[in-house]
Amino acid sequence: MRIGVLAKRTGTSVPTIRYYEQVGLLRPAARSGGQRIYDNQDVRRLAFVRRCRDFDYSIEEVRSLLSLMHGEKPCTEARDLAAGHLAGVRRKLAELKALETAIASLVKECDASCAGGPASACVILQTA
Amino acid sequence: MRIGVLAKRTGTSVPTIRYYEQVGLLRPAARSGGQRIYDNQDVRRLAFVRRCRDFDYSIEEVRSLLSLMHGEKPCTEARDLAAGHLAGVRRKLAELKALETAIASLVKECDASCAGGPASACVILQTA
DNA sequence: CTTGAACCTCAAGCCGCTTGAGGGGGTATC
DNA sequence: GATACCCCCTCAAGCGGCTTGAGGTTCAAG
Repeated sequence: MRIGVLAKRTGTSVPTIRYYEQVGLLRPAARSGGQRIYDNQDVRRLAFVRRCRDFDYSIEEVRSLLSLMHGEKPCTEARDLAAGHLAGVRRKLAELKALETAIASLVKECDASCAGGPASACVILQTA
Repeated sequence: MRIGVLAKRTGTSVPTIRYYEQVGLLRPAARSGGQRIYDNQDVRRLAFVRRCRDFDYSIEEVRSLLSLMHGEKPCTEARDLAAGHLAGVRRKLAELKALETAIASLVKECDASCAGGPASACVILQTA
């Protein structure tokens, strides 16, 4: 398949795919008349990269995960990497929950007092 | 107080404070002999900005929230802004929970099978 | 054989900072 | 009042992770 198809299948923009190749997250694609050609393995690899990026892993970290997945490094390293991320994810999770609560109250308060006046309810964020 | 003190009190770097002034999130500070001088109101304003940024509001959105707080726009606008963010936050929350589960299993699996072999357990992330 | 979409490369731009160079202000000590 | 020291100043460039744009090529359909 060509790059546009890969883009659609993975929900990635075409320039982003080229960028990923450039920074080494995707292997240099096979070419046909200058155009990049991809297969299902590429779809899976890119999907993995996408998920990692959605989860805010940096490019560098994704590279590291990829090499771990391909068994190029000892298992303990994978464990450490994962454990580190787990801690980070839990921290972020806690923050997000607090944020959700705060915003939900804000919305409610706005709903209650939206007489068109100024939005003093926003003050809620100050104590979130 | 001078900029270094403000920085410490709000957990912000000094250059970031100057940057916020530059992009209009903080009003141009009073000066004494060329040096910026801040008061408690500035501390509160900056703390608010910091919290918004921690929650991934863009500079533009923070500007908007600040003007809402100062009553320069109708309340409904605050509500819409907040409601939009609430949706986003909930989406991210769901994803993060899934990720937490996935990584936790990964760590466990590594602990169980860490004989120094390759980290095939990372495959877990592929189906997170 | 032409049209038009999809592709190519390369360069520059964007956001939200951080880092660095080169210099001024304030105060405590000699 | 000279020295030392730290904090402050401005301006410019750099960075991560893309997106956007200019200008040209390839391919499939009519």
